[in-house]
Amino acid sequence: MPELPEVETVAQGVHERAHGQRILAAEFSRAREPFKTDPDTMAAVLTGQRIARVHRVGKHIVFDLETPRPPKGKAEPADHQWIVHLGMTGRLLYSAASVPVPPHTHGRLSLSSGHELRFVDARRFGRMGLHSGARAQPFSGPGSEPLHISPEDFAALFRGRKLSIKAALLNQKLLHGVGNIYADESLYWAGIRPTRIAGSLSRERLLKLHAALQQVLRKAIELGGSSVSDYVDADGVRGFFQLEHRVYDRAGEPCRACAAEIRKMVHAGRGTHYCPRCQR
DNA sequence: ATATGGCCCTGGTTGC
DNA sequence: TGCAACCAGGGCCATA
Repeated sequence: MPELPEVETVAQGVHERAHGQRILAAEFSRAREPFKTDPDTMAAVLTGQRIARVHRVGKHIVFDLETPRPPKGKAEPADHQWIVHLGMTGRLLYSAASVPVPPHTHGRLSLSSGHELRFVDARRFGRMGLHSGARAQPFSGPGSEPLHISPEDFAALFRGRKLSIKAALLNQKLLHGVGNIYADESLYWAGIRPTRIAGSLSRERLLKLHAALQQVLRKAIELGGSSVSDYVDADGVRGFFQLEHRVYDRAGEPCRACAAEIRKMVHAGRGTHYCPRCQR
């Protein structure tokens, strides 16, 4: 499932390949509603735009667009950004037009290089849409960036909260980009039981969690993300961070630090993995 | 306002 | 072996 490191990897890959290119045509399937914006409107707005930059905000992939000006072809920043959320199984693939279109392809952008950018999503949890008014107010996502937030601001997010620390980490309005894998992994490194009430954690423990989370996310980005089920980057390549997991998807296996059996339970509506000895 | 739980969706896995 | 039930979970929505 794409979380911050996976989305970062995809965004970087798409940026390297697609930035500077013009969108010659856009086509979206009309089936159901994987859209925040009407598909016809979205296709009409995207067609003719230049992709200035592709980057990540939380779990969203953000395309900064430019409108080419007729006279000398000079571009100016467009008032729209194109936002893609991969959901659970979404893929954004940069493919030669000759490569067969995979099943469950809901969107296709034809680029000036002759390649296509394809949005493929079997489970349909992904979303696409336009963010308008971007010149005045660029898309900023629902919460704070885990990699940019200061330790003190991070600790302050949880003060007085009565929900569990795991549920708080998953809440995108507090911190965006953290999903189930990196919530479990960062809590392991910080030695915190996922069920602990967020507001009951000391400042010191929260500072430790801040450091653990940033370390885990950075390492995961370095390794191209975690491929647990079917995540792949823009070239269809899997990541390697799943090999570094300490608790996620390791129920019944020994803790790498203390050899206790890793446990799994359902908490905050998600499979939750922890070491009963290392995490208190 | 804050917190919780159900639902969407379908491929892969499990179990009879 | 074959098939059905079950499981995965991000974000949104209704509810308490």
